[in-house]
Order: sequence, then C-alpha cells, then structure tokens
Amino acid sequence: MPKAQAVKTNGKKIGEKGELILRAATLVFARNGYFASKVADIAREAGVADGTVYLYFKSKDDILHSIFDRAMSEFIREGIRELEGITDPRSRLTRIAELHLSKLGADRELAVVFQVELRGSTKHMREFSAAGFGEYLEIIRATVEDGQAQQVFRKDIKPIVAAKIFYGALDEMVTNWILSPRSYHLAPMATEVMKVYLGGIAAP
Amino acid sequence: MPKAQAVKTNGKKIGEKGELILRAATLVFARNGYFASKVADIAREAGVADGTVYLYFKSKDDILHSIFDRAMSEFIREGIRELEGITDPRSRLTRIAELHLSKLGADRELAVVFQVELRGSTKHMREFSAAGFGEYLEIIRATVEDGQAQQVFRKDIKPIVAAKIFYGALDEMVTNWILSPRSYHLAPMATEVMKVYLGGIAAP
Amino acid sequence: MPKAQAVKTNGKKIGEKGELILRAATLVFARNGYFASKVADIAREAGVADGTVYLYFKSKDDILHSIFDRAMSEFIREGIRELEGITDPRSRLTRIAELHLSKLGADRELAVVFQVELRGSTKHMREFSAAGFGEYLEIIRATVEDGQAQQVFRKDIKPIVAAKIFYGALDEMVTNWILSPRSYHLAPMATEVMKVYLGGIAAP
Amino acid sequence: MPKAQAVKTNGKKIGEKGELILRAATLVFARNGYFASKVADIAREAGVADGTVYLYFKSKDDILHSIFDRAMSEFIREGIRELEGITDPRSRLTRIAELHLSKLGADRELAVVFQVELRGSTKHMREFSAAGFGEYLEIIRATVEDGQAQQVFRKDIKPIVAAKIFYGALDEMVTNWILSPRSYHLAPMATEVMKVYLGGIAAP
DNA sequence: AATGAATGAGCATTCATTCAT
DNA sequence: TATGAATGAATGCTCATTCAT
Repeated sequence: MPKAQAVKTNGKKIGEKGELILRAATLVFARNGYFASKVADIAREAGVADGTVYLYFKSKDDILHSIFDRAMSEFIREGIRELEGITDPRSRLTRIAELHLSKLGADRELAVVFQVELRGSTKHMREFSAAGFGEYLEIIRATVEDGQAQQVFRKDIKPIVAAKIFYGALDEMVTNWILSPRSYHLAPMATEVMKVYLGGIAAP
Repeated sequence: MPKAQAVKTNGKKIGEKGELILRAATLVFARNGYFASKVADIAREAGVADGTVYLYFKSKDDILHSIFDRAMSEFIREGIRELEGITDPRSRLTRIAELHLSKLGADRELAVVFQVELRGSTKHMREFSAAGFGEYLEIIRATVEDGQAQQVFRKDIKPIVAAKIFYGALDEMVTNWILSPRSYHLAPMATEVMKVYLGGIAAP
Repeated sequence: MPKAQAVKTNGKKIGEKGELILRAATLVFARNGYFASKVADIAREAGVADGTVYLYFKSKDDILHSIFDRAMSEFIREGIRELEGITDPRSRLTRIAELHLSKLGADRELAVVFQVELRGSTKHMREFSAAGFGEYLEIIRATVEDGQAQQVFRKDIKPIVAAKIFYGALDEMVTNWILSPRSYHLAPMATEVMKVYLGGIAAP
Repeated sequence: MPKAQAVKTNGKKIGEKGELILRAATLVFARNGYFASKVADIAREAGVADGTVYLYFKSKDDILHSIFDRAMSEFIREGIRELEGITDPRSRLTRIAELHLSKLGADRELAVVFQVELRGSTKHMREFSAAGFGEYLEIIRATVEDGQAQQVFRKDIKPIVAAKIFYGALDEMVTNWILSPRSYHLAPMATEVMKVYLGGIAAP
C-alpha cells in the first residue's frame, strides 16, 4: 500500500493525511507494540509534526481504534460482496477462510496489529468484540446454521460453537504466521483448515 | 489456590512469599491489564512493601514471565502424567482438550493473563512461544503424527497444521469464555471441539 | 459597546477589526483568565480566523497590553476632561472616585481583566505601573498636594501615601464587586469611600 | 526562615520536607510567577527530585493552595492572639494594620505570592476569599461594628464597607512595596494608613 | 529479609505562532 | 487582508526501580 495512496472517500471522514498517519501507526505499532510506541514515532514515520496527529485523531488510543474500525469494516464490506453469489454453505465457509487469510496475509503489519495489539487488553478486546468482530462471527454462525438446515452440516453441534472453532482455527494460523521466523504464504492454509473443519481429522 | 500455600521448592527458587506475590500479580494483571497495573498495586494486593517485590523478581516483566513459566510447566508436567496410560490418539487429544479447558476454566484470573496479557506484545508472544508453548504444540503434533501412523487420522494434513488448528479452536473457546458476560462452564466445550475436530462439520 | 463599533483612529493604529478582537479578548479573558484562554477562543469569539489575530496584534500578550493601554488612556483622557473645571481638591477626588467606580462598574468584563488578569504576574503589574497607572496615581497625588497647599488637607501625611490609600480603597471596592455573587451597583460606593477618606472613620 | 527549619507539628500534616518544598515554591513563584514556574524549578530549588514533590502535594495547584492556607491560618491565629487584650477598637485596627504590614513586610517572597499570584485568576481569588480572607475581613468588620456601638466610630458608614476600605488601603501599601524598586520598610506605613483611616484626610 | 521514601527518565498532549494559498 | 492547516517546543505528572535503614 503506497504511502500517499489516494483515498476514495471510503466511508469515514479521514482525509489523505489521516490515512498516511494511520498507515504509519500500523507500521509503528507492529514494530514496537502499542504501549512502547510513542506518538512522536508515528508522526516521524508519517512525516508530519507531532501536533498534526492530533488534528486527525483524538488520542493515541483513537488511532488504534481507527485502524481496527477501518480494516474491519472494509473487510466485512468486501466479504459480504464476495459471498453474494455463493449459496452452498461449504463453499461460503471456504471463501470466508480464503478471504480471512489472504487479506491478513497480504498486510503483515495490519495482521500484527490485529493479532497482537488488539489482544493486549481486555478493554481493547471487548471493544473489538463489540465492534466488527461480533458481526463477523455472526456471519459465520448464520452460515453454519444455514448448512444445518440444508442438511449439509451435522446438527449435533451448536452453530455458535462451530463458528468459534472455525474462527479460532483461522486465527491461530494467522498468529503462527506472524510469529514465525520462516516466510511462507498464509492464504494456502485455508485449504488445510477447511479439510479438517469440513471433514474432520479422523480417517474416513 | 490459598494465599499462603506452602511451596515445595518446585523447580524454581521462589519461596512462599514469591508465590504470594505471583498470585497477587495474576489477580492485578487480570483486573487492569499488564500495562495499567502498577508494581505498587501488586505489592499492596500481596500485603508486602513495594521494595519486597524486587527481592523476589527482577522486574515487572519478570513477574509476568514467572506467571507463565510456572503455570505452563505445571500444566505440561500434569498433562504428561495424565496422558501416560493413554495410547489411542483420539483419546489423547480428547484428554488434552479436557485438561486445557478445565485447567483454565478453573482459574479465571490465570486464564485472563494467558489469553490477554500474554498477547499484548509480539515480544511476550515470542518469549511465550519459545518457552512452554512450543513444547505444548509439539505434544499435540506428535500425537497427530502418531495417529496418522496408526491409520487413525487422515494423512493428507500436515501434523503441525493439524496441531495448530486444534490449539486454535481450544484457544478461541477460552478467549470467548473470558470475554463473555455470561457465566458458563468452560470444560464441557471440549466435547464440542472434539466432535468437529475428529469428525468434521460436514454431515456424514 | 456594540461589536462592530466604528473606530475613529483614536490614538493607536488598530482598525475596526482590531477593536472587535480586543473586545472578544476582554470577554474571553474575563471568562477564563488570561492563561486558560486560547488565542483560538478569542478568534472564534471575534468571528475571525486564528491567523487574523496576528495581523492586528503581535502576540497574545500584546492583546492583553492593548486592552490595558486603550482603556487606561481613554480613562485618563476622559478623566482630565471631566476634572477641568473642578478646582476644589475634595471635589476633584470625589469626581475621580466616581469616575473610577462608574467606569469599571459599567463594564464588568473590562473590570475583571483589570482587577484580576492584570495582577497575574509581577511582569504585567510592573508594565501596568510603568504605563498608565503611574500617571493616574500622579494625578491623585498632585491633587492631594494641592489640597495641602490650599490648607484643605492635613499636611502630616505624605501625598504619595495618601494617594495610594485612596487608590487602594477604590481598588478594593472594585475587586469585591467583581467577586461578589450578589449584583449591586458599584458607582454609589464612591460616596462611602469619600466619607471615610475625607472625614475619617472616627466619630467627630 | 532557614531551609531545614524544624516543624513543630503545626496544624496540618506536612513534614519537614514538605515545608522545604513549600518554601522553595514560594521563592520560585515570587521570582517567575505561578504559570511560568515549572515544578522542576521548585524541585531543584528545594534540592529534591521532581517526583518527590508529588509525595507531598497532589499537584502544582495544590502547592499554591498550601502556601496560602498555611500562611493565612498562621496569620489569623497569631492575629487573634495579639488582639486578645486589646479592647479599644481604634487600637485593635491599628494593631491589625501593624501586623498585616509587618508580617508581609518581613517575607517579601510570601508577600509577592499573596499580592500577585493569588490574584492571577478569579478561580484562585474566589478560593482565597472562601478560605481565610473572608474570615480576616470579618474580624475587621466586627471591630468596626464594635467601634460604632461604643460610639467611637461614626455610624453613617456600613461596617463591611469600612472594613473593605481598610483592607484595600493596606493591600495597596503591600502591592506598591512589592513593585517598588526602592527598598523601604513596609511596617511603618501602618501609621500613615491609620492617620487617614481614623482621622480622614481633611484638615481638622 | 523487609521497608517505603526517594528518584528521575519518560511521554501524551496542548496551543501560540507561522505561512502557503 | 484573510485563512486555517501545520508546526514543534514545552511540561505536569507517573511509576518502575533503588537503597539507606
């Protein structure tokens, strides 16, 4: 994502420089962690003065929030569009897994912030849950429920639990990818996860 | 875990008061998060003077580490003992899931520290990985591999990936339990996870 | 005093908008105090852009100065005119007291700035003394001296001290009026002050 | 007042080091004004670390308050003791004037803080009024009233107004003394003030 | 071992002022 | 003249850590 990327008035009210700062913050947070990152670091990375940051964001905390909000809402918007034509629950879940992993796999810094900084406090986690994450989990749950109705999925598992297992498996893939010193592609892991999720680990 | 529980020099060198401080720290960290917690808070909670904390731990960071180390090594030690007689890979995984969820389900504060504070920085996460977590994942991986050798598990999935999926599913159960405002038992979720993990979500 | 009051180039070089800003600043300073007032507040109150303030004044400090200078020079000019025909020292002092209290009593915001903000630093106080205040005190002193020469005032008191006592008494009336939660007229207090100042508190 | 003056448990709870800091703050405030003074300046002047200041005072504002509170309560306590045996209202007022001027005349820094910093904001002034100043003015007022009852003072002046005039005259003496580049004794001014206050400026 | 007073480095945020338009 | 976005210096306060007792 180039630094001065033009912004296509996407939803919120942050201008081009706001985007710049957000991108810089993502980088800095990913590098040092939220608490160890200084606002001055973000400003320097963005090439603006310290004070300028506060023309676009209320506080350091607000920056972190904005990163979540933007990425999450974009992800969900895109996801919903991608899933539009897909009716088979198995295909839908597979597509979700692919999107999840390819999206985060394409932006390591964003992934780090999502997997790590976001979890750094129950406060942030709750806010995250309250925000987009709940909606995301609901989409998965509904798909599972739909699959059960269509007799495609077994019915002895509560949809919400199935959704959490699904999300948890994907999430762990991302976390491991981030922490791994080796460099590999995250997106292909979707296939592996789907094998187990749909078919189980047990031999047929 | 009673406050003044006698310690039988188990592994490390922390005395009775060290345990006291560790327990207090777990409580305080769970309550406010690592960064928002002050060493003075921990000292007050433990009923000792601020300076005393530094007779037992090198730094605030060292306290967090010690919490992980002790809990993790105890968990692994206990886990290995529990798994000793179990040879069937399916039963072994099931037992691991049960232990994982019942252990954390029995100590909410510890669970919060594990699920939340531990994730607060890549630094901590890497250290955690390097420490006990890698060993834990390896036990799971070996069990999967063993299952494949015994023809009990399908062979088209890489054991390490299967292990991560397994861990990720359990981990998500714990995280959700922590964040949930509702009060429910965590241990029984092991059954649900195993259903999906062993048999898959697809209808037979 | 209407906001856009036309200015007849009286003495200094501030234009109509300069007056506007000065009036806005008096209001804002009176409301929040000099240090707590932001230049942006003044600009907003005046209905101009932040930068515009600096087209008329060198600095925030200069604004405060200008408020003093204008009010003080106007007060002195007016005072001299009013006193022109009065020769009796007692009448002169009485007239000064009336002017002093009626002038400030008619403009509470200006009074607050004079009584409070002006005193906020020895720096401002010294500048104030050096500026118009010295001249004011001198007028009073000369009147006292004149009264002594005319045998109307006792001679065992140094004129400058008598002048300070006179000013101090009036000043305290203003300060109390400003701080009082009750609403009363300031001007009539001149009579009370003159009673004591001229005749003393002791019973005849 | 020597720096490490022993504290005789006088009223509040500030220890010896608290006194030290308060004295340093008085000096620094007198030198640069409240707003221009940095907490670090106070700490350096007191010979302690920045953080130490906060072991004794809640905030910079609290330091200013404490200076007022201590000085004012000490002054009033001492004043009441001094006035105990004096019944003649004229003598009482004279004694008050002497105490007022000799007290502040003996401690120029404290005087500066009282005359200048205290007036720097309506907020501080109101708090000051609410605190000891109101009590002080009341003592004066009661004395005037008593004098009127004893037929020693004229009755056509409201005691509260007479009290303000009295206080205002003294206050102006102090302010002028502080701002004066010349060095002279403040205490003797009490005589001059009393001449005018008791006998009036008019020739007999 | 235990204490807790003292330390001082560290940082988010504000706001007077500037200047390109 | 007028604008207002951008600047960046400045500072009160916190808190992990030390150490004399």
